[in-house]
Amino acid sequence: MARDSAAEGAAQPGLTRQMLVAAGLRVLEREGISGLSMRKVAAELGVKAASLYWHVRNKEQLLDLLTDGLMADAEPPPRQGDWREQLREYSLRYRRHLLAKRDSAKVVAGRLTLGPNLLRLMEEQLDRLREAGFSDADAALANYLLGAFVQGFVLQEQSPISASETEGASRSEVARAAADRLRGLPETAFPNLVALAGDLTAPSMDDRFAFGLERLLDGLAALLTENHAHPTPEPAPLEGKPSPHE
Amino acid sequence: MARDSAAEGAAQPGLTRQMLVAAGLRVLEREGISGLSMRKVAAELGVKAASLYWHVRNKEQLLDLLTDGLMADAEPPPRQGDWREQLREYSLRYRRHLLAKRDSAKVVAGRLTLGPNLLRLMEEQLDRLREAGFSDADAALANYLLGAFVQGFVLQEQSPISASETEGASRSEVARAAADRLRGLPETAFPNLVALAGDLTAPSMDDRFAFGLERLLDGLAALLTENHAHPTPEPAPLEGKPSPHE
DNA sequence: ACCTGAACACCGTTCAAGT
DNA sequence: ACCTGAACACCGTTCAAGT
Repeated sequence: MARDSAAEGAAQPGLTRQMLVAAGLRVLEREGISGLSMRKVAAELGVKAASLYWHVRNKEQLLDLLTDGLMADAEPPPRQGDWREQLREYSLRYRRHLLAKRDSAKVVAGRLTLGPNLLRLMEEQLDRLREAGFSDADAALANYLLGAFVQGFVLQEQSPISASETEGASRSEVARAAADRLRGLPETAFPNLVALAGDLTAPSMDDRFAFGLERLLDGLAALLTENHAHPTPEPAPLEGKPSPHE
Repeated sequence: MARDSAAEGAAQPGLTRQMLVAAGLRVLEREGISGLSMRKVAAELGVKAASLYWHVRNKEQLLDLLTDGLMADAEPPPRQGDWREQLREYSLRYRRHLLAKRDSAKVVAGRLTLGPNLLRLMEEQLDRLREAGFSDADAALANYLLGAFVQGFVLQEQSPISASETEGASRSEVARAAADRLRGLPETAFPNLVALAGDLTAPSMDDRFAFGLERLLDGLAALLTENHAHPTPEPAPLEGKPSPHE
């Protein structure tokens, strides 16, 4: 159940959540996500694995804490420039931030934690979005969208192209091999893959990210201009109605 | 090393890769990704874990095979409608397809396999994109972007909101709790989070997906119209130059 | 050529017991 | 209040040995 406030004047615990998080981040950086075990985190603290369970319910909860810890030194959107530049810069920096921390996306992905560090970033981003003229609802949706985009993208980026053939092989070697593979496909069945073999494999991850980001920003910009112009078939936020898949 | 062609007239192997994949998919559906172990897959086939290693190098390779197996019955983009409708419909269906298979996104995410089933889908999607008038380079980038978007999104969607508080609690209860949490923040430090507490927590995943998808499609549409109008600061695909982070 | 037994080096988690 | 020893029920992978 893990106390939050050490109410009584208890002897200082020797271990704190903050120490678990710091140790967890060190293990993650050193050994990657596959090496991030409760036992190793405990060892990092000079303690036995069972001890961690006094401070944390289970490994999932530790991962939640690590998720917010990974955001600790992420920079919020800048203040100079128009909203496009602000959001572009923020997204690029956020991506670099995640890329710099080993396997960070694997920890963060699919984990919506709302820890203090994430809240700080959200607050700033929402500020820029509203300043830009987005409605409250659009600002909220855009905030989610941008976060999901960057996290999802880095997740792909931090994983080996195809785990089964990760043995050696540089970035460009893998791309060359993929291109050859596509070019060698039966042309009658896969005319487009054969024709675009080069285009599909040439772009760097930087290129792909930049492309996606500019498309997203263009899409958001369209919200500001056409406002109520042509009717995009966007589903109204159906009230209580249960969603189809549940 | 796992043979591909059973060259000699060897006695039929009893086990085949296809059987591994089918068994793996059954285990995944029944027990989720945390229950997907080599031992359980083996048991599903009435065999011992060590036997699998004759047919497959390791678990990673089996996951690669499962990734393509998950695409087996995914539907390609439809032919009716304009390109926007085609891509919208395809993305919506692809999302539903992944959502319908337990933990599929956790298997698929960060795994670019280029198996036969994925190739089939790519071929069709590239066809629609080129038909719509996108350049080869843009079609290739858009193809990657849409795939990454849907996969990344479903990954968030298939994970519990916050793993540490997954005990019971329905969709709407979690949303309510999050809203209350945001509303309760210190207003001077987090004015936007407090003001948008409702907007941030109200949208369903359907809403969020639709929003992101329409923004992406708008962004792609802009590529077709303005073509060379105003200069978006898109980095030229720098030739051999090493990327900053490596 | 294909499968198994047995082992190695790990896991997350629980819980009685210590201090 | 906090930490440990010891155990339980698992993992992925290897490899000599069987057929």
